[in-house]
Amino acid sequence: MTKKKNKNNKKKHLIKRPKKIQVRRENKINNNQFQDNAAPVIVQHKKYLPKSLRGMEDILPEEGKYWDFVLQKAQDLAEDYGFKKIETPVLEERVLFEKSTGMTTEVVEKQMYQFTDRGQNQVALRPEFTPSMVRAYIEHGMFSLSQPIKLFCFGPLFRYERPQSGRLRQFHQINLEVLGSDKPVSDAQVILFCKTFFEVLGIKVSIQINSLGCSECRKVYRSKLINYFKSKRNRLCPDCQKRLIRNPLRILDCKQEGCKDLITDAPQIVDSLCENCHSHFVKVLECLDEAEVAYELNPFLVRGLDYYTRTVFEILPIRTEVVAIKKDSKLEEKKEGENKEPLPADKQVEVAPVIPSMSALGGGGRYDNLVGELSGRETPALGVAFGVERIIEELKYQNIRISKERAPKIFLAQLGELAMRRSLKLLEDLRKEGFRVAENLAKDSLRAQLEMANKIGVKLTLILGQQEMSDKTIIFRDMSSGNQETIDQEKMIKELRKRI
RNA sequence: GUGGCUAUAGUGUAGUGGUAACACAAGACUCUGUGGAAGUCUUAUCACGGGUUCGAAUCCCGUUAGCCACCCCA
Repeated sequence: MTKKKNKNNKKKHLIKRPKKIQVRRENKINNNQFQDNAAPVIVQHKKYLPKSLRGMEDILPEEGKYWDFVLQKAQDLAEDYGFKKIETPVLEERVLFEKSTGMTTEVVEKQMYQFTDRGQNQVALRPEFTPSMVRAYIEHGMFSLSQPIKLFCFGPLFRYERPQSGRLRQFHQINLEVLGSDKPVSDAQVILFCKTFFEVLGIKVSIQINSLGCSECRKVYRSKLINYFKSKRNRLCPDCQKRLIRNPLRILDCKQEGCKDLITDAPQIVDSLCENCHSHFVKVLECLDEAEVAYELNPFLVRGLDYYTRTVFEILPIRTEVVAIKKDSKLEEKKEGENKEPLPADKQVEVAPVIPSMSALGGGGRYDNLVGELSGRETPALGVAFGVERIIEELKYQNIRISKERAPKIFLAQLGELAMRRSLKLLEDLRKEGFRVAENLAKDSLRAQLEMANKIGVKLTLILGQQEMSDKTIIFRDMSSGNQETIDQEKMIKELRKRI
């Protein structure tokens, strides 16, 4: 196990446990004792230790800069591309997802957080964005606005899965939808957005594309596929044997070696596309070529949600990995994927991702029937979603530098009751003048405050003490030279402008 | 949902049967108006529960959590 992993592991145990106690399970036992026994059992009070739920993480200040970075880039870019921001509730009617995401999908069947609320309504925490977007589109009559409607949103989603890296129970996506256009150019524009987005972030990615066709071509392809696999059924893994009946397209996604061999020679959906779908797909690709978007055709790309039609795509990170260097056992370990620490540049060799649809950073596609099925009004549409946690993980993995936050260059140190109180107002004045000033008003000792100023790395420390309060002056201390000057408070702003 | 590995101060680690060590971080003090130096102290009954043993961080079982693979997906 790598250092990195251990680190994560331990972060979960940040909580310092008080002596001789703990764990909620014990609380439960105690409760039961009270219920079951007539005579009250006197138990030592077990202290409750707060803990986040499994698969749900806090975004600590240290992480915050990555989030700001990713979200800001996404929002700026989405606005450039003409997407309007929308926010919808986290909670929706359960049927919405059953009818859109699909009853038979794993997401709805097994992973949805669902419950009956106090008003006896069947509700669910959204496991994905598209249904909510479509619901909002229908509910607010957006079809009567000028089409297409381009929506952008960001927020938490919930799926009850077993957590793993890049897989949380509460996770976040950035989501874009284009509703009301069947034009291939819309597909191309969304994919172009993906390309640009990752370019702006600095992440190297591969864009994989396929077409699933409309329901008609899919029917044809489905039977072709079933025919092909039927005779080879015994060579399929048990999961795929089940898929053969329920959802044969998903076999194409299988990673079992035996199945993979069979998949290579399986019929490809491109060959089964009807004329319309085929020409649509070709036009999408032509648009992409025109826009100089590099993509890879992946005939075996199938997406997990029921509503997809025609164009589907996924964004996979291109990671740099070591090509085996036998003598070095450490490197060999890394090759086995045990260690994901980045390696020195001279030892890296670029390798395209071997397994598609693993750890996709984003994915999406067209869903031409969904709006119609929910509203009765045929409305072609498409969308894309990006996993924010995965993007951040990739930023770290690819060692991408995040532009620094606006670090304060000034520290205000105060000494004594009077100065401390005055500082509150002084900081406010400085802020209004556009200066970001660090402080620690809670500390009394000047030494401690200077120590902190030093640690933060400010250029200048302002010192306000009893003496200065009565003289209406303030001390400017240059942190690198240690030189000090006493300045009239009235001239302070002017002097600061000169020096910062 | 299935399988495997792991769990020691805030962080990173040492400690493989004889009651916890080191580094860094943080806080306090030496020093109640001057930082980048030094020193001292503080911060862990070794995830939780049980078992084996004279004795458990160490061995065994269970639980929980994390990681990895499957599954699923962003």
